[in-house]
Amino acid sequence: MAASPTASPATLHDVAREAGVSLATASRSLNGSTRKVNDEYRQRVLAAAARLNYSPNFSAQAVAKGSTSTVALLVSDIADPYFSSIAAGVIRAAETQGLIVTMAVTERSTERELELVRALRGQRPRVMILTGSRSDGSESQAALVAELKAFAATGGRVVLISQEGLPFSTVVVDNYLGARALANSLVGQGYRRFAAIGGARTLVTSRDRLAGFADGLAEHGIAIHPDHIVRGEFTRDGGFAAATELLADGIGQIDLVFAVSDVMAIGAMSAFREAGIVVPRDIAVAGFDDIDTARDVTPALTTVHIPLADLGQQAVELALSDAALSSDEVIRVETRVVLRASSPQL
Amino acid sequence: MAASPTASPATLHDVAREAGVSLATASRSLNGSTRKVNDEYRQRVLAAAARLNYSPNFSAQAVAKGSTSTVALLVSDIADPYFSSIAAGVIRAAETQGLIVTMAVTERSTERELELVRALRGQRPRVMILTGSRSDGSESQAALVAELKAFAATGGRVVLISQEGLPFSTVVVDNYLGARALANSLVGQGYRRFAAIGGARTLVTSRDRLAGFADGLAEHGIAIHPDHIVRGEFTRDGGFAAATELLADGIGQIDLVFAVSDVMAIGAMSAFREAGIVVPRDIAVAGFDDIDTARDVTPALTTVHIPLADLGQQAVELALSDAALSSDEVIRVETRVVLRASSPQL
DNA sequence: CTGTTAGCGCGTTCAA
DNA sequence: TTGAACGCGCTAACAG
Repeated sequence: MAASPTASPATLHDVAREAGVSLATASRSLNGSTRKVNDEYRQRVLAAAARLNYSPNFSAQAVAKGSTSTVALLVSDIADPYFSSIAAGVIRAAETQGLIVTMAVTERSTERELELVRALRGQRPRVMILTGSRSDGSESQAALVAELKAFAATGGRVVLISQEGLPFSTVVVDNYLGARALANSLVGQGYRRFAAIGGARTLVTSRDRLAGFADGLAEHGIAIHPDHIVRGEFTRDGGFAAATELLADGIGQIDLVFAVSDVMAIGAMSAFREAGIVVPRDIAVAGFDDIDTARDVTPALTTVHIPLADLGQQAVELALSDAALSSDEVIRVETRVVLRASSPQL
Repeated sequence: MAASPTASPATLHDVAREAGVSLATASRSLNGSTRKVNDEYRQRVLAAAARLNYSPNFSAQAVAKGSTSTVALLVSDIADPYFSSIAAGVIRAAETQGLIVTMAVTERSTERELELVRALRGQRPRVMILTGSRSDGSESQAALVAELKAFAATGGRVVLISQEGLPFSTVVVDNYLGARALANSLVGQGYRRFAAIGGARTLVTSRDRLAGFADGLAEHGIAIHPDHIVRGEFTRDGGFAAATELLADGIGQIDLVFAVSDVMAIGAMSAFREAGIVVPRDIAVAGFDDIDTARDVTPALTTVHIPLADLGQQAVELALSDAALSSDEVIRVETRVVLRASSPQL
């Protein structure tokens, strides 16, 4: 057991020599597409490889073959359950295809996202998957599209998870329709006076959900007073802060507050609790996404279900399918309203 | 805009030609360590690279240099907030070092973990980080150590996050002490009759926490009746099921139930809620880990704080430091009892 | 400071 | 079926 502190890994060349065969034969035995190698040689090579603890060098394979087996995934924040659930789906799907997943975090910055895409291109991933809401009006947007186009032009597959609008294949969540359905259900539950907690105005996801919700209410002749729409970061703390703001204005005339994401809704619920406001007795709450913890908070959170892990899985499959070549394939996933204890029948 | 469907990416060679310089000069301008190239040439190269939308091929760089810039991270389940928080720390630390993170999921299977380590070696990552509790008694354990040793012998750095015991550098959480401190605090709160929800017997983390908790109680002459220790999977559903089991036996004589992880504790709380048991009025609950949602459930969960993101960050730093060469460096992170509303003073 | 050249580890054609 | 030789994109000596 006296290996030198830093020997180099055994190479295919070493294995070939150890097995007494040629480099080509070794290569064919270890990876070679079809069985075109004498079984005796084959065994010899396998044995030699095991003896030397050989592990193929993916980088070398990639240069030689001109293609890799990696999927690059960009998320806003991996600690956010929304993204980690999607990531789980991506990883699961990738692994069944023998693909390795590399991950990077944009921290919700479009500039950072651009940088990362640029950097990740160096990996020559087979697939690049971008999650997180698009925010328009950003100058980086055009540059991002250009960068992704350049990647796609050289054989890379790009898939976005969020909303359509960019010229790439996309797994789309119908935020508008989901929010509208939610509004309808809540009115059905007897709610009439609403407030809303949104994200930044430029965030398309936030906007779509707010619009859908408003339109759903409008069908019943209900409107949200502009003063009752507060905004915050698209995070738990953002929801907490927004709810606090809402409280400062007084919530006496509000039945239910709709937060555009579960994470924000849960932050809001904590703010209410700390202020001594009891949900749903004093005010009801609803969110969007149906993250795992939505059912574990008390009261359980009414929300719009999105099959998050499926989103990730479908993104991988879409990317690998030839449909992705068309560069504008769209998969639309269904949402579903989930009524829970945070918005009981009135 | 009529790029052929699948052109190949521009190579350094293309850039050099476009700029009218040699390959070496192009290489030096684009990456070359220090400024050893005439600024005019340099600009020409940069311009050419931009024009051709050049992106360096990491794989080729890796082959040429004999080293990569990737960190491989293995987690049990990325959708679990415990792991996703650690992953966030790993990614953050890696990115500041210009390293790319590749991630794989073991699904809590030791066999799968072994397979993945074997596969990931092909990446020749600079660092391999394994998180998740060790479970002893598994046959794969020895094979895993062998595989990791082989990796380390060829210059790879290995860091584990969990408990010591394996011959690699480790970021250790003092589960035993944390649980003992928790037990003491809870007795201080007035609790006397306890139940516990644990994971599989072979899971070291679960065992350590249970042991620490029991010893902490023992200091006060308190013991947990064996019938009041139930086990389940180390997941939310595992906690839910275990709590259900507990309920079936009757919890009339129990003040507080300690779950060995927050995720299980939260599952248990949901089970209680669905059974009409009110926490903490009917029974108090405590967990371990202090995941983000621990403060957002109602009542907020008493737990033992672990700086999860720091764990990941420190793992990367430990791996990169020369201390990791010694192969048995240990960083011990502090835990801290956090008393919340789920275990009020009696 | 620049260009030439020899590898890096591997896949794959092409003869044998 | 096997092996020799070339090339993948790039870095790092080495000479100029």
